[in-house]
Parts: sequence; C-alpha cells; structure tokens
Amino acid sequence: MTVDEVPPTLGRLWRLRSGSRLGRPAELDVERIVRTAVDLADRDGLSAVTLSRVAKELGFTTMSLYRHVGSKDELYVLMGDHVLGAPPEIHAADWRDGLRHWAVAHRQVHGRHEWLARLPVSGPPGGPNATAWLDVGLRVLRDTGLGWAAKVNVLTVLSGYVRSTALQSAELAAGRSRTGQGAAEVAREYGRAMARLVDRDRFPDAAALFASDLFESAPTRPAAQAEPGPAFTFGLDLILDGVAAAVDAARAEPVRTRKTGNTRGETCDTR
Amino acid sequence: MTVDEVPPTLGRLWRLRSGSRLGRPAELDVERIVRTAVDLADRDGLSAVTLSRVAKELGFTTMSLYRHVGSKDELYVLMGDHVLGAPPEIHAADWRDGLRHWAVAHRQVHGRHEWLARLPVSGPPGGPNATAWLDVGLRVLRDTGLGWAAKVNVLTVLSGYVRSTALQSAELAAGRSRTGQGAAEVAREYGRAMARLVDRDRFPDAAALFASDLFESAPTRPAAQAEPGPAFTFGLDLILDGVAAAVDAARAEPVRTRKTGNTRGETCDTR
DNA sequence: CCCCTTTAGTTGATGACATAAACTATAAGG
DNA sequence: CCTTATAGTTTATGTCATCAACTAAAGGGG
Repeated sequence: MTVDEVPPTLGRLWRLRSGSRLGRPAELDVERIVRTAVDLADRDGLSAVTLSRVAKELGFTTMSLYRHVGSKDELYVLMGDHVLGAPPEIHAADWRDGLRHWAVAHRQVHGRHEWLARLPVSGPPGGPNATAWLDVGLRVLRDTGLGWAAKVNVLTVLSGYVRSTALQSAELAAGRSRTGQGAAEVAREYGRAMARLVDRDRFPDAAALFASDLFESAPTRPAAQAEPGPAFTFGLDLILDGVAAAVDAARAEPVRTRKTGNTRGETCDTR
Repeated sequence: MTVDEVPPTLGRLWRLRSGSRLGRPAELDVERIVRTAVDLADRDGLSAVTLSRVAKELGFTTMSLYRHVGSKDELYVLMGDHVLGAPPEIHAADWRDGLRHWAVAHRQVHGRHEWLARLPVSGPPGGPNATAWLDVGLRVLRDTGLGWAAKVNVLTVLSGYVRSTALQSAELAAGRSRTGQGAAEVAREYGRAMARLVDRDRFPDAAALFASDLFESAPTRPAAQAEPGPAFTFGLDLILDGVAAAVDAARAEPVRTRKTGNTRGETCDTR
C-alpha cells in the first residue's frame, strides 16, 4: 500500500514513506516531533505542547513542523497513537483474564501519561498502535461466539471505562498539584464543600452520601502506580460480569446474538 | 449557607447571591452569560464559544464577563451543569429499569448538545444539576444493598459509558459535516481505508474485522434522536448485567461487599 | 558542469484569543 | 454631596495557529 491511496493524515500516522528521494533531504521527521511533543506533555502538561515550544526544543522554527505534521490536531492524534505503544502480549487462560489484562495495561498507559485522556478526540482510531491494541483485544474475544459488532462494542465499553477513570484520577492529581495538598486532602475538601452545599430536603440521597465518611478517609495513590486501585477493579469486574452474560447469551443462541449485537459501524473506538 | 464559606467558583455554580445590595446594580448575570454560551455552542460548536463572541452576542464588552464568570474554564463548567438540567423523575419497578432510564436520559442530554462530551473536564462534579442527577441515581440504587462507594462507582461506570459513546457519535457527526457525506459513507470510507492499511499478518484479527461487512452497511441515525441506537443499548445492557452481579453479591454477603466496594473517594464523577 | 525541479526549512505577517491593569460609571447610604 | 462599593469599559500584552512568500540544498537531465 503506497502513500497516495490514503489521506495524508493516515499516511503520517502509519509512517508511510514518500518514495521519491528528490530534493533536499529532511533533517526533521514525524517521529522526532512526536517524541518531543510527548516529552513536553509528560513534563509540563498538555497545554505546554505548543508548536513553537516543540520547535524550539528541537532547534527549528515553528513553521518547519508543518512540513511534517499538517496541523496541531494531527499532532495530538500522532501523540495519542505514539504513547499507546505496542499492546501487551496476552497469554490468558480465558477471555476474562485476557480482557482484564488488556484493560489494566491500557489503564497503565494512561497512568504514565496523564494528559492522554484529555487529548481532544478526533475521529475513529486509526493508528498502527491503536490497531495493534484492537487486534489483541479481538484475539482475546475470538472464541467467545460474539459477532464483530459485539466484540467491538465490548472493547469500546472497556476502553471508555479506562479512559473515564483515567480522566478522573488525572483530575484529582491536578487538584493535588494545584493546591499543593495530598490526594486525601483534596477529596476531603471536596466532600466537605459538597456537604455544606447539598440540601437534605432537595437531595436526600446525595446529602446522605456527602454526610458519609466516604470522602473523609481517602487513599493516597500515585497515578502512575502499576497496580490498579480498588475502584478501578470494582468497575472492571462489573463490566466483565456483563461481558460474561453477553458471552453466555451468544453461546446459547448464536444466531440471535449476531443480530442483537450487530450495530453496524456506529461504534469502534478502542482507545 | 452563605457565599464566603465556599470557593467562588462553587458559589457561582450554585448561584449563591452576594448579600450586599451596594454599588451599581448588575445588568448582566451568570445565567444570561451561560445561556448565551450554550446557544453559541449548540449553533456553531464548542470552538465558537469565546469570551468575545459571548460578550458581543449580549451587547457587552469582553471584559465585562469577568465580573461574573472568573475564567473561560469556569464558563465551561457552568455550561456543563446548565445543560444537564433537571434529571428525569424515575418511577421504575426495579433498579435495573431505573438505571436504564437514568442512562438513556443522560444520553439524550448529550444528543441535544454534541459539544458536551468534548467539554474539557475539570474537577469532580459539583453543580446543582450534577448533584440532582447524582441524587436520583443514588435513589434508584438505594435498596440494592451496595455500599456508598459501590453506588458511586456504578454511576461512574454508567456515565463514563454514556460520555464515551456520545463522544463517538459526535465524532461521526463531525466527520459527516466536514466531508458533506452521510454517516454511512463516513463509516464505509473509514472501513475501507483501514482495510487497505491493516496487514493480515501483523494484525490478523483486526484485518478480519475490517474485511467484514461491519462498516459497509452502516446506519443513518441523527445524533439527537430520542431512541438510543442498538450499539448503545447493547453496551448499556452489558453494564447492567454487571451491576446485577454486583447487587447479587452484595445481597448474598452484605458485609464483605461493603468492604470490596469501598474505594474511598477515588471515584465520584457522575457526569 | 550548469540549471531546473523538488523538497526542506525560514521569515514575516495576521487575526484570534485569554487575561491583566487602570479607568469610568452608577448606585446606596451617611 | 460625598464616600464607598460594585459594574462595565478601555487599552494593552503575550501567546497561539496558521498563511504566503521566501531562501536553501539536494539530484537529475542537458
């Protein structure tokens, strides 16, 4: 497959080389730009990723980057696929352990790059690394009897869950560094402010929640931690129980399930 | 509860009036600003929401807005809580129907405001409407036997799912309007481009997916539709099956579950 | 060996944006 | 009337993405 059979953005995502060796040779390339942008985001947050800053870091002018990345949004996409990296090799006895492994690894990627979940979403996933993750996810589900749409939906639910939990802990971490407090203090402050605001009559159940000790004794857990926290595990197992139900239904009634699970392209984000 | 017992941002979210009636009376207020910003976002997308444009729409100068909203990010937060609106009243026989109702209503909010899922996330939810949604969600779960943390986690999983599916269909809609094609064409183009890119040897399962007809015959569905699509329903039921398992476990072993589900403040986003 | 084409990187400019500081305007109350 | 507190305006600053026109450096054909 050559460069021109595909939109230029996809071409750069997949690092398709333009065949010609004419003209001045490039000193810069997509890879270096993306790596620099990622370093910058890791160090100073996503808002520090600016074309001028990336260029300065590399010792080039801002505009030189446009020879390689097209636009800032495209750079975001490239960064997202880059940090995904190669998916884990999954040797699991059953789909359930396999999916758990997949989701935890995905969660760890977010832990290493807090900005990942904040990345402006753009289009369905199309990079080589996203595809690789999709591929191993599908392999785990291969013998479940689920149809294509159902498989994709399962991975979508899982990655959406990973993304949203990552977003929340990134948020907590941001609050922590903004106020200089620990995570426990941030959670406590939040709970107390809400307890003051939430009226017992208007919001009886929410008031009960904020009156509980849930936010008083909060955990202290660094975001990049290898082990997922209990909250993450709880939600993950919850989803996996749901998948189990779908798999059982598929195995009981394979034809019907194919129909039920067929959602025809609406959903295919596996980030 | 008075204004000064709480950070100013929360005060504006909850529309706490400053008691003093001194000085020049305000012509502008938070409500009008937020409404205008929301209209702008509905009409021209989130990127059209700019302090100058909002001000112009209202017939004031840009800087006047800062008397009422603090910052652009705060405006985003205010917009988010505003469009959430009052949660539905849920009269459901059991928690399962109740949660389904809750999630579908949440999904419909996103359908009415495609930019909602793109809103930069900032901090745990704290607005009156977010609290109201949290409240009815908790009420639905009241008699499940789940602990506070588990209840919050369930709502987190659900709303994360709603958010991520909303993000995807917004993305699809964006691609549709960008290229002027229908949703079906966009999906088809995507599937074909990926089929060309994805190598059968490197990515056997992904290649099989893109070789399938999943993306060829795609649905045409407007985003703001009242009825959720089959993909949404599939994932929702999957999650609800998972919740059912958690509820069964909680009822079987109430004490143990309290411990398992206790995640102490890590997770409380119900947007 | 020179020039032409092609590709890479640079210069300078533009318009939009968020936000800060200092200003003017307008109310109530003493 | 004058003080004080609050609302809205003016003016300015620095940052940003991106455009258009430029210079620079390679290789190939004459």
